[in-house]
Amino acid sequence: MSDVAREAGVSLATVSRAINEPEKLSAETLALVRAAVERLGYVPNLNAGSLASSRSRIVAAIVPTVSNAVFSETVDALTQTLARGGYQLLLGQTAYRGGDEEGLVEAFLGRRVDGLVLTGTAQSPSLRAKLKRAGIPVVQTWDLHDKPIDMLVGFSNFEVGRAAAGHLIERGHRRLGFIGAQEERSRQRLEGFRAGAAAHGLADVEVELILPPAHMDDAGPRFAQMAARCPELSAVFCNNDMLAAAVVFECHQRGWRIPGRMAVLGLGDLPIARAAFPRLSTVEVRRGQIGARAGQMLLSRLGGEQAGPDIVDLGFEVIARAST
Amino acid sequence: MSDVAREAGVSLATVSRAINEPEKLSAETLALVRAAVERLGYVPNLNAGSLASSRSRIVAAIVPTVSNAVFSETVDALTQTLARGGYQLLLGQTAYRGGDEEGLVEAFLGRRVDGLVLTGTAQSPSLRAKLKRAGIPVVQTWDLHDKPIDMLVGFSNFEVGRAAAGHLIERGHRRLGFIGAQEERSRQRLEGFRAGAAAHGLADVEVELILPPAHMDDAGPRFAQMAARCPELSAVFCNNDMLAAAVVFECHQRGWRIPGRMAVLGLGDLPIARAAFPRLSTVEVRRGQIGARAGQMLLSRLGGEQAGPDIVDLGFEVIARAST
DNA sequence: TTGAAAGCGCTAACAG
DNA sequence: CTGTTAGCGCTTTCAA
Repeated sequence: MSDVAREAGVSLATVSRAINEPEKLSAETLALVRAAVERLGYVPNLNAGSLASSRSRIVAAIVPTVSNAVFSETVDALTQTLARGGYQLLLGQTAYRGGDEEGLVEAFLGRRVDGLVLTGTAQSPSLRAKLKRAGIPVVQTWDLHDKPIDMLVGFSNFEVGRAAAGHLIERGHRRLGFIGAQEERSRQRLEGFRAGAAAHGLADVEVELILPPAHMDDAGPRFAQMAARCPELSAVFCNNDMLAAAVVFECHQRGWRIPGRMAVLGLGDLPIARAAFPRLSTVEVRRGQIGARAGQMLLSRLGGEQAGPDIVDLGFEVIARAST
Repeated sequence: MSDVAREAGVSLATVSRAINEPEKLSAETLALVRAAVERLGYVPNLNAGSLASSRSRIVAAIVPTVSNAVFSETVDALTQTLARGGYQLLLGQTAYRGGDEEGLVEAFLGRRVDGLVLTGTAQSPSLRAKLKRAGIPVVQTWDLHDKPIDMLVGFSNFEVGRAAAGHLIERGHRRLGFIGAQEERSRQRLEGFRAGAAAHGLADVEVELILPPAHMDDAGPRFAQMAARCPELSAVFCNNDMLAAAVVFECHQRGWRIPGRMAVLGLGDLPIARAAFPRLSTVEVRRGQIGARAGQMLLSRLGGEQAGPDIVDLGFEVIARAST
């Protein structure tokens, strides 16, 4: 930077201003500095800037895995929203190992990230405390909680489960199945699903919980087990559209009519839901919006605007298409 | 840090060593410092460390989008590999706008990232030059090139296309279709696909190119158009398994037998290929390995090991299952 | 094995 | 509108 200053015949501060607050310089000086920057191929060291200003313009996000279509879109939207605000995204993955989260947070805090996006609300008390102490904006996502660490954007997984059960029961089904992952949010949807079934006096639901990461090719065999165990089963709620599509394929293979012999309800409204045949009924959960909204909340907080609402319930919607 | 030093009754340098090179301290001093760190809840500022040492322990990756299952797994593997080596991943997305890449690179270079992973090999000469000047390890991925900027891990998209055509022709198909995205790598596969068809004296292939991001629900309608245009069409090569699955669904809807009436070949060997019915034949391209390998190459270069091979051709394999 | 001192490259008051 | 002057919190010779 001092090279540029010398080349342009101005002070260090002026060069800094030319880069960060160009409106505060006269047109001539600005041009002078810009020319020098160009000539020297100068690339400002943002690291040094961060240190001096204690703003890193980096936000970190932690998700189970970006390989799951459901989270990848959240990360996609988040990255884009942040990029528009001049922020960059540091990515952390827990691979569904809850214990890994704390280590990642620590590392990110060490980097002095300006904000943090977490998946879920199951953080340990010690982690919660650490985060509060850090004093940076934090957004928890993909779930609800009455006492968020700081901000929250999500929806009620329990209610999703209940609504799913309601939708299936409304259509006359009495024996319901649930295929999900052994993971916090899936478990809450299961609770809601069970509650919904119980409220209508149905027998307990059939359950298959897949060890995460729940790959699509696990779902068919699990569904087969479930169907063998319970011949009266006439409807399944799958915890994402990928798993649901796998069940649809399994039904095709068996020659089972959908929804005649088996109704299939998905989650997420992924593109596959509109591409499948029959078109998948699904619970839409606005996974992209979660990322976009989290990004906006962070940006406005970092931009010093007065806080909007700290808890955003994005809700969800049961979309009835052809598979139920 | 000076608080810790005071608390432990040692110098700044000693605290620094306790954190970065504990083996160079006596057991007692080390214990002393660690206790102080614990008591004060001290979190070292890695940013300051980066500035002083000019090593950031951050690697950046640029992909079109992480929403595409094909890249998400590369990013997943890369993140994990880097994490094991103590590095973190800064994520950039171009949304398939080639022009965005240069801006992202600039921003990342400004952060003084220790390494960079790029998707594809279509970087402009000016960007190539900039990257070489930066003097950091760079890995280009998902394609081949005889003069990589620095390192490369990929496979030949042209050959993938040719092999796909060969596979289909071998099975007796004479009128072939290609469904892909309007994007560099897809286009190369198309060239290979055409070359393969031409080599066997076939008529030119039917082509549908979808504007990226190519969502799964675009594929069905495109396939329908293609089939209407060319009734003799008996096989399609889809540029990823998601699109292929959409075509499979479309065939189910029409009551077309697969592969009797229409053969469908995918790309990627995503979980959906094993979950679909019929099981999808596909071109496996080791998308996870691309990330893992890129990460390893970076780590070993950053660890000062002498360079292994700088160009890694991971190859590919046509996996014949039931859909062709 | 430990400490002192000099930066790393930038930002941010404060003056002028 | 521009320049001066201190640091930001660490790492890293070099000495002791």
